[in-house]
Amino acid sequence: MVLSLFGLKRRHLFVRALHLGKQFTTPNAEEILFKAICVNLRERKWRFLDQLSSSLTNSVLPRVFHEFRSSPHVVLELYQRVSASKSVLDSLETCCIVIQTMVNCKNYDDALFLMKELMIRRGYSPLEILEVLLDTFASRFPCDAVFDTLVRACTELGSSEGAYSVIEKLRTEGLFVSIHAWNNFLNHIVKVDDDVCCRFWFFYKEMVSYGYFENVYTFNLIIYALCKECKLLAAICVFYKMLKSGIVPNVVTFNMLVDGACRISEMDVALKLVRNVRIMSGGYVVPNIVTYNCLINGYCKLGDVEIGERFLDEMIETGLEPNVRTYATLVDGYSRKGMLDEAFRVCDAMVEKGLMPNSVVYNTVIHRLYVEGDVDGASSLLSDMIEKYISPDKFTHSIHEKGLCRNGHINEALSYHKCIVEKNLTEDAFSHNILIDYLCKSRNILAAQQLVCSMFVRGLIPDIVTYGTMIDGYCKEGNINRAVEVYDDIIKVKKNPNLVVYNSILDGLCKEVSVDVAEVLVEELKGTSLYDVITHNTLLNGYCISGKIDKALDLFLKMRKERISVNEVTYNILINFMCKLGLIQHAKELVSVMITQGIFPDCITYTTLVTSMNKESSAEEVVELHDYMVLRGVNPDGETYRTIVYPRIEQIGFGLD
DNA sequence: ATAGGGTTAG
Repeated sequence: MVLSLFGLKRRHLFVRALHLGKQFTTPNAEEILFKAICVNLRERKWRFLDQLSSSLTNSVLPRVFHEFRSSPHVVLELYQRVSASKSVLDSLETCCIVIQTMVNCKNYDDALFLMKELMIRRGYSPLEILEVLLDTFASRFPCDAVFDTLVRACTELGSSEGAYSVIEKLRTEGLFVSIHAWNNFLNHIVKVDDDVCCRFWFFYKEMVSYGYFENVYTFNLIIYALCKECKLLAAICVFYKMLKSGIVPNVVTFNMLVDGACRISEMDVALKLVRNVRIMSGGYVVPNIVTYNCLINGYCKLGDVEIGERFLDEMIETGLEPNVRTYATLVDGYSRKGMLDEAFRVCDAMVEKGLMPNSVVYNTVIHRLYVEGDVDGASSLLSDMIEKYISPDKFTHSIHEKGLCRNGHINEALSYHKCIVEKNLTEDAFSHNILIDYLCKSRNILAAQQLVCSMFVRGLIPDIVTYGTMIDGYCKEGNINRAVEVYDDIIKVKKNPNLVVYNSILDGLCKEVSVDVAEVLVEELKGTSLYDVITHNTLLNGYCISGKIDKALDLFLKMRKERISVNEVTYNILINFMCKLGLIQHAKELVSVMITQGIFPDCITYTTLVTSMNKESSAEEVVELHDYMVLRGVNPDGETYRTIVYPRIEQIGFGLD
């Protein structure tokens, strides 16, 4: 009797609440609504609740979620029913309860999604979210997974600062930060770091200083970072250290080492690793698709595509199914060598295996067609791609723009770019950089400058390449002052000037200021071990153009003696210099020298020699030189051949009849 | 988790 009375009363309240719904503004009315919902929820009367959902106010909902925060099923069911009509995101606390519940049920994907929504759409900072998570649950759910998830949400949104702020806050509050959270953070850092993983090592040391022990994932990250820095031996040492401390390496560990070896062209090491994976891991690890793809990529990048393809066969023999990446790598390998017929053959093989070429495959081939000057072929392949519903991506756009530029259609490239920008399809600075470069090269630095400004307007942040390209543009224009101003900008925005930037400035100094000043810069760079063959070539060229014969020869000998690599450009600079001095015989001798050193003359060598010889030699001598170069595998520069060599051939009478 | 395609220097 008492029970039924109670039920009656409750029902009465419920109906009232339903009628008055949202209009209730007095605390009392809200109280009734709240209680009505709670009662129905406890009895899992979802149908009543669905009717009520339109009456749920923003202040009631959080209270309900709070009330049921210990009943995951209720929270999730309520969330699903309610989120259709109301935004749970409106209340940070509600959202945190849902997130926590999802994490407890190991539903990390949805928890991640909600966290990201809170940050992107509601503008909450990671710390604000953390604060509420801690307030609501600290005592009830000692669950680190929710903090791990928050760190992950930050890194997936690209916010290193956010991720670190969470870790830092937890630590200063005396709360536990899991190794997973650290690994996730470090993983993000190592990927955004430059070639030298400064920040990664900094934070890794911090983690170790708190007494953490590395797990497999951490060790893999360390190996990855070392490989990225091209320190293969150090990476292998870490591998042994890992074994010593009883951590069992997995296939990812090996793949990182294999890839690291391939990227520095240490194919022997890579192969040894692959052949010994089983033994080195105590029979635990066997190569997988990724292993083979790394190996194939290594050979392809060295130009040994045929060897790469043999590994495709081996992989199939061992029962591993190649994937699109495998074929895409081979297509790229053949394309780079200019063997498009072979590239298409691989595409066919891929289709036969039931794999569809994706945008990467198309991009690769389109790029090559543009390089070969086949604008029509490239654009028809682009149409084919769109017809097959393979959407062009940011690579396609860049390749298309660059392809148009390099074939002399700068205006078309600019209007295509405009189109892409208007559709908001530009994600990074890449395509801008390409056009900026071409504008600079076509002496239109003002337009290049405007393009940089438009990036800021669009919210695109110029990267180091943008700055480097502008610096080079100003240097080539002879405006060293502006170049230095851009350099100062790089420092201001806390970016790292790289070697390319320094080499550009160096060239500018040689040409516009003095080679003596350039010399000082080179000394400074060598002091920080930041120099390469281009640095030396640029200085060598500087000596040559300012007529410092002694210094030029000195540097050349030093480069050979100190085993600083000497390449075909080095010889081209010297050959050009000899020609300018009228010492064509010396220049020709240099060609033999370079060949004996295993360095092959290119079309620049050809043009340099042919052009200067043309001035003072007979037609026979010019043609003889042409034959000499062609026999040594040089592809003559078409323009030079047409304007200089061919007329001479005709002159002698060997022309086509 | 690890593997494939586009930019800057002589």
